[in-house]
Amino acid sequence: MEKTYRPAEVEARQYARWEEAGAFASAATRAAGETNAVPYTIVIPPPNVTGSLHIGHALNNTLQDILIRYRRMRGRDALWQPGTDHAGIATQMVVERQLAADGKTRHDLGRDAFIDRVWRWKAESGGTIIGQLRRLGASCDWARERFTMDEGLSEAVRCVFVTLHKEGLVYRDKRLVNWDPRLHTAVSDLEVQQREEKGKLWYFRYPVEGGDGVHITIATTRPETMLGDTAVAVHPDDERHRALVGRHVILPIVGRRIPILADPMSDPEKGSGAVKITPAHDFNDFELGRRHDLPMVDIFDVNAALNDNVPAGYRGLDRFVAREKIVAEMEALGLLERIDDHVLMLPYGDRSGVVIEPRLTDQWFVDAATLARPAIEAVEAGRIRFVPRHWESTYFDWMRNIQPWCVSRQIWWGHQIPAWYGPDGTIFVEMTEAEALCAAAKHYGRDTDLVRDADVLDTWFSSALWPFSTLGWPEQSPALARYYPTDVLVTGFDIIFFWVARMIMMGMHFMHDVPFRIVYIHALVRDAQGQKMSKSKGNVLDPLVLIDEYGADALRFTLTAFAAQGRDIKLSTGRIEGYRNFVTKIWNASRYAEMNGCAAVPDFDPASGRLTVDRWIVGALADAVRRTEEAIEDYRFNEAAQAAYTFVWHTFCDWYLEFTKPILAEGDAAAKAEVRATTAWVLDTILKLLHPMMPFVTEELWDNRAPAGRPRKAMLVSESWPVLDPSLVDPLAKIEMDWVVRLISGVRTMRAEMNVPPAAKIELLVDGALSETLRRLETHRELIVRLARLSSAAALAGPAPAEAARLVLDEATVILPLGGVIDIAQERARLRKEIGRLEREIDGIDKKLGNANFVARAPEEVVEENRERRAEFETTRARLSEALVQLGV
RNA sequence: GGGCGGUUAGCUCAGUCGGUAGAGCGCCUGCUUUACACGCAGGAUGUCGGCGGUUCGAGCCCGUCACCGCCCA
Repeated sequence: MEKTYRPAEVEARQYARWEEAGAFASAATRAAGETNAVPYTIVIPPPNVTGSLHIGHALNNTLQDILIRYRRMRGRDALWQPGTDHAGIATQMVVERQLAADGKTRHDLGRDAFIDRVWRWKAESGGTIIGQLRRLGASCDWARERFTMDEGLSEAVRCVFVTLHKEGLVYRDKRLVNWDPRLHTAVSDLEVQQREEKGKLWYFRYPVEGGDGVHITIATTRPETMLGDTAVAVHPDDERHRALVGRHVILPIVGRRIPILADPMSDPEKGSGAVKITPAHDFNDFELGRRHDLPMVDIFDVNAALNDNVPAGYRGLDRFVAREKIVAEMEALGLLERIDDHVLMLPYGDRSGVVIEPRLTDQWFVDAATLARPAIEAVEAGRIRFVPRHWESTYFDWMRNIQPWCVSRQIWWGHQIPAWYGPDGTIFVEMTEAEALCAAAKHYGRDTDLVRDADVLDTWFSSALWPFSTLGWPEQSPALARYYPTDVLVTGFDIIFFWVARMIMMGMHFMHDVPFRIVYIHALVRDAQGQKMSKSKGNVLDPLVLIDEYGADALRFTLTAFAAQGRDIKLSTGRIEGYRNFVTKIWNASRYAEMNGCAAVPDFDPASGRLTVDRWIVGALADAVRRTEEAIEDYRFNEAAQAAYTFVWHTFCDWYLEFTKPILAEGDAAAKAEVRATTAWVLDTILKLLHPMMPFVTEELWDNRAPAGRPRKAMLVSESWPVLDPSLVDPLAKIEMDWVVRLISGVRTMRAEMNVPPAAKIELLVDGALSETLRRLETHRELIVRLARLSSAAALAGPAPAEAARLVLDEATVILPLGGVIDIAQERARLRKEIGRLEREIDGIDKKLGNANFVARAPEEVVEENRERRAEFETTRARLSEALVQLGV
């Protein structure tokens, strides 16, 4: 074996072996397809087909892979359903950018040719991320990979749309939507980012009709929208403006006569207390406009430039140019009162980066409120549980205040809406054009030409169906029956609204059951300073670069070790380096085993060990396995990582391998054989234990460690999880080996404090020991001598040497005769310090025990525990005082 | 303004049922110890954010304040 593990070559090789062997295949994929195994299913949150793996994906998919590999090893029929979504706007933009390089737009190509072009792009460069997931080690059932634009999934989309329409839950309406003036499409309010910016507040005077120079002053952050004003509103309780309510103003520049009305929406504290109302271009104004039945004057075109509903001089101007012109003209008219600096929130399009314009358009909407009801109920009833629990309140909050979901997008790439329009505007929503024509013929009484709606559906509309559409729905496939509902969904909190909520709505409506039982919400990965990673900040850690540098296992284990519930992960290369070292440690432990002939023994029975040290390590491993599996099952990934890490490094490597070196060097044949077999078995079990978290190095070692000429029966990925009987934990072996550890550590500490040279072998004497202690000393003498670097270790016979260092271990006193080596004054100081510490402990306990209330009210075992601790401290203190006397106070 | 999360060693964070405060990294000291210097051994470091309450007993429960972060208006 190489001295250090080199991940790059191993990872590629082992991943290829897994795929060739079909190790990730669920029963649905395997030819036989029949199994008694209980399914365990996770659908991947489908990444964008345009995407590439970022560190958040790395975390998300590492956790899913741990769950899947663990359950697969536990004998479940594990299905990790992979795929990508078509990311309508993002993908269209990618291809449009390519066209732009040739000086073309999609309109030059036409719709069909453009769509062809997108498919071509997808075939060539789409799905990069799928390859990157493989680099991470993701054990998805790749044969089942799906894409939201696949034929089957597209049929699911059509079916859902048509069904919801027939049920009245999808409808067409003219409402205010977030309009992206660059992309020329509606976008979801979830795709709009509110950003705080410094702006201005302009105070305009609007002349009151017939008021002989009376004005009302309004304040606005968007002067250009005044061209669409249809009212001025003041608060009903505002004394300043009460007299004007019911009168009208003549809108400057435009000349329109608009009312002054009272509405509580107007905040008397803000600006002048009077606010202009533009119902066609502001969400609040829209609502107010509805309440007061105001006209809605739409003043923008698709580019958010002014249209023909404004005075001639303004037509065609961009909104921001128009703003300057309005302000200048108002000033010239003497109607600009003042300008204040003002901080405001501006809506930006996620994709386009331009300011979103609320705009009145005809769109398709889903009645989300109705669909939300059963979805809320499912979580209330506990049929879906969020982990950590507190995310349920975020979910409820949003679901209980849910708005109609605008699902139409004015782009080309996506699922074209299955709606056709007759010449009189009658809408026919059907699965196919043929069915629509048929319906039209029935409606009109004759064959009639129809025009299909040009819009496509929001990508999240198809993603919402993912947990069942990927399993074959609307067909009632065996896979659907077998794997739905899925077991757990693993995702970030930022996607609760986009995706989780909508999957639950659609799942409840169309499958009449929850899409998954658990929603595990994981942390956000931040940089070492806790800043969100972003390209513009330049603090992005690229997981592929990290994998190249440290190996996939090191990255995975780091993310796992930091994946504590409810806390973000601050990631730095230093931390990954630390866990890379852990990978190397395991590698070297394997090398050691190889060098010492520790080969797996067929049918090894871990309960058969005769040596205490073997019984001890077997029990400690059983305990570590239990803790790891409990942590994984509870989604406490950091604890799973820590339980495995501590056992492997600090129990197995630090102690067991050291304990057994003397046995391997000079033990009898039977002892050697037992230690070799036990070491091999523990190591193999460690590989299984770590496999879900670090699949590559464990598989490589599993392969490497196969005895010559006897290849493994199965790859590690397909091995069973170690099920260790709790009876393997031998409490007496644990007590005994813990004593040995304490003895050796105590001597080492003493040596370090007394500056005993590392090479110097010293004598060890034990005084006042019970026979059991002497037996332990006898049993483990060789390893104690070796690990504590002693010349001998024996019971004290005769008088104790005067010049010696002493330490108390339970009932016994350990004497290290260091005459000529130790500094007596230093030893005295050390003893005094230790005695002082003990006295403080004793004082503390005395205070408790002296409290009648404590003795009377605390549970008996707690009181007893304190008495025992006091007695122990007292014994130790007495012995150390004695030691002090021996040194001559 | 509303809601959520956080505040524990120099840093990053665990801390289960209220009963002896922990880990990793970093730091200091020593070590070519036949698996591993990506290592080994040892060590130092705490007003558990402040105040108040409940309790025999509070890092943990309750109240309150401060500060930091996030989400929604």
